[in-house]
Amino acid sequence: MARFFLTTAIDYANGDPHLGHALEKIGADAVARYRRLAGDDVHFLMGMDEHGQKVRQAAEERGVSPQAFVDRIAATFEETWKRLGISNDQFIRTTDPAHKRGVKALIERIHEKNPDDFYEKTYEGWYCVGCELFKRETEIVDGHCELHPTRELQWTEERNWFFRLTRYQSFLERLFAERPDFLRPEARRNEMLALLGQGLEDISITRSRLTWAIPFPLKTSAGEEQGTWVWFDALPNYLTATGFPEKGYQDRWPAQLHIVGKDITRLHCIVWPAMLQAAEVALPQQVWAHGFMSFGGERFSKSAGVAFSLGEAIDRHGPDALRYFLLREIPFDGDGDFSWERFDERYTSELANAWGNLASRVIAMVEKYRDGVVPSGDRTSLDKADVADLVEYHAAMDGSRGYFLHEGAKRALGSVARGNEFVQSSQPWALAKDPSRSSELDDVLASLIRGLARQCVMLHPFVPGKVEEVWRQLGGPGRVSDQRFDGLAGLDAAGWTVRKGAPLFPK
RNA sequence: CGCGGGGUGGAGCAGCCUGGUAGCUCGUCGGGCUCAUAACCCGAAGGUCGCGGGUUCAAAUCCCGCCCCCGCUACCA
Repeated sequence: MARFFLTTAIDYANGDPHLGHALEKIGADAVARYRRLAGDDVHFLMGMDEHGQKVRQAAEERGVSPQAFVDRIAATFEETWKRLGISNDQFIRTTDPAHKRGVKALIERIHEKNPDDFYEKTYEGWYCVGCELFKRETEIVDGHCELHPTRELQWTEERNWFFRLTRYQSFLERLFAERPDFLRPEARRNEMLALLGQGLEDISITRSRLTWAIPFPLKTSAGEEQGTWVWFDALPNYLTATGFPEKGYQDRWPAQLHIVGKDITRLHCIVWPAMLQAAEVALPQQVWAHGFMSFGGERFSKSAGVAFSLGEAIDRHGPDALRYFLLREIPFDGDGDFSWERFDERYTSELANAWGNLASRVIAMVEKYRDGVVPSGDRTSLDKADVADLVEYHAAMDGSRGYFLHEGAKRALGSVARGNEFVQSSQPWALAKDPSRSSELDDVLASLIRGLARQCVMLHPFVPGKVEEVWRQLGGPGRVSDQRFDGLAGLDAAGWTVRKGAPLFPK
């Protein structure tokens, strides 16, 4: 049984979850569920990034402590993921004591193995008291912070710890050359190669004013204890989640797959590998960078994101419908657009009319013509075509070429369309009127039920709740989540007792 | 400036790497079926594949140039 340790980016705890967060988690969940059906020993990690000045500020504005603030946010996120059927095995928070210990240990280990990798340097720049942050040139308008135009920027110097990222330039170049699939898709990899080509710079990894943070284990030469830069705190969550540095962490580490947004690939593919290498800890196997979702062509994150809540999207047709739509509509290797019209369209035509109705009509016929008991019947052209199509389904889902989840969903729906065509061409209602063609009818009905059962398994990563409903109506043994792809080609439904329920996808 | 993605019938996309009948979904129009959530099945209309040039027997597909749209540009999470 292959171990498969899968992670998503941990979300920053300064606001409620939105559709953009959901896209990544749902995608990762589909991968996790797929791997479980493939028989892998999956461990699926998600979590929250809870330190940083913005969190402290947000807490202050609400008059609560930072910890109370992130506790509330984390609870909201966890509830949301539960509601969406996300099957993570672990939920890490960077304020967990074990995580803090792990980060400290990792930094100390880097210091011990490569003492030269940390050094002090004076950082200087325009500091905005309003934001309590150094501002870059692009954030400065007419000599003032774009967010606080009434405040004067202050030219400020501070001594910080730096990480000698430049020392890992050639290491990273080798990494990308020797492991072409370390970062995928290809387009994202090319971006990193271009970035490496420009040459790296060392990065400052502590802040003197950062109070809501993990204290950096090394004091400055002036004796000051500074806060650890948020990413140097956040990235190690994948490692600390395994129990690092305690014995046994290697049972789980290294991760097989980090799923992240395309905006943070450089952190995961440049900074993170350099940190691990500096600490002489194994590197993750692969990073997958998914794209972004826009809303009606607009950028999603802030302005449009607040236009409606994630809850609203879930309420519209239920959690499974939202999962299905996002996975089917937005290519997991690129960008896509969300719109209510498309959502409704796919819900109605693909889930309700195509799949829900296929289940409904097939189950009704078994009840009507065979008293609800699935007959045993020979394999038909339907079984053969489905099994052939499974190869394509796996190719899209198993990551061998990438995680093209939208393609996988498409294949599953292909099987559904084939089922509807098969009903039409074989005309069971005509067969039922002719007693001499009884065994032909058996073949058709048995084949259609097998098709529905296969669809349940193929669609499990997308609509995990609904497939169980269909499975129950089919009278299948156990649960869909207990099935394995291995058994799919030889699946036999003879003897199952079907029972029609309420419409699966009401309109 | 640089980097990345994109411009294909009314809408949204695939095809382009590995040149050779332009495919899919929705919508429109016509037909069929009656098992089913008025769902399902079949057929038809509809495209100078952003613009110009080149290579080739042949280009949406390769090469060059141009126009337009979107995103990124790093220690802001």
